[in-house]
Amino acid sequence: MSEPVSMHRPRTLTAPDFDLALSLQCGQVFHADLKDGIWSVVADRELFVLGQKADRLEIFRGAIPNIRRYFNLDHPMTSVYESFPSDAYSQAALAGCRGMRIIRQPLWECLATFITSSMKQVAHIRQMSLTLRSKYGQAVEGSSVNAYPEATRIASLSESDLRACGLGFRAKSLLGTAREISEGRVNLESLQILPTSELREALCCFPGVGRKIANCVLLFAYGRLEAVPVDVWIARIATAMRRRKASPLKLEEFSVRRFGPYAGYVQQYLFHHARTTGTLPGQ
DNA sequence: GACCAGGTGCCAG
DNA sequence: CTGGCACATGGT
Repeated sequence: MSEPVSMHRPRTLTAPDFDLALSLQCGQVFHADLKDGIWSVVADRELFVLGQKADRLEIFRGAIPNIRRYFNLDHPMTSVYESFPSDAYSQAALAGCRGMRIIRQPLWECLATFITSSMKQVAHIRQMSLTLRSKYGQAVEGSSVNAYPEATRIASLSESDLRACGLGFRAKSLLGTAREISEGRVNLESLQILPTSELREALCCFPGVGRKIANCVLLFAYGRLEAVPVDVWIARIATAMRRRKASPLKLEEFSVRRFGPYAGYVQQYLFHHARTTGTLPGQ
């Protein structure tokens, strides 16, 4: 056995307005692993092993350009924060979550993971992700967590194989989407050039992908920072802000108007703040 | 056991 | 357009 990678002297990177732990724990990715204060997270087939002390990011493993890209370290956080709404609740979310970044996830693993997310709690999504990875994903050197299984790998499985990973009724959707991609009917990379509304439409063509999950993929993988996924929490928050009920689409339109050019960022801060504090606007 | 979870698809009115 | 319902699973 060789010594743990964290024993080696890390490279360092200055990362202001960045909170590594918060970014990995706020419900964007579900497979990150914390051990002795050091985070491990796999993106595609690369392992990042990272620690943080104040503004200094310690890199034990992983290529720096890929880490910068994955954690979107170039996002203009000053402008993002200036764009936050001025109401007390949004400002409390900002104060409580400062440093949280929208991560740029690989397209397929983001799409697939969020297909499995519907009507599941964060802890369950993590379980399914880890099971799929360990059973069907490729090993990544030095990592206890495997890569997410390729679309072609998932497409080679049966629905009952996927149900055995705890997917329930989502198995059919994940399988159907994996097949469309492995057959080459859609190329996720080549959709990048589409404007957001057309990209959303294209994503909604996959089985199991509706507006909410499409918006998650737009925000967490395609970097469309204006996209607002309306889940049960955002619905509660937006409803409380508007003081009346409305359809998810209306609440999304309200959020995009109210939250501004970085609405997806605001949404993520509100989501995490509500979930961890259990409070809603006006309470 | 009831209740709920980062919803979607389909159906009726 | 809207509301209602089925769809699996696991944790409080």
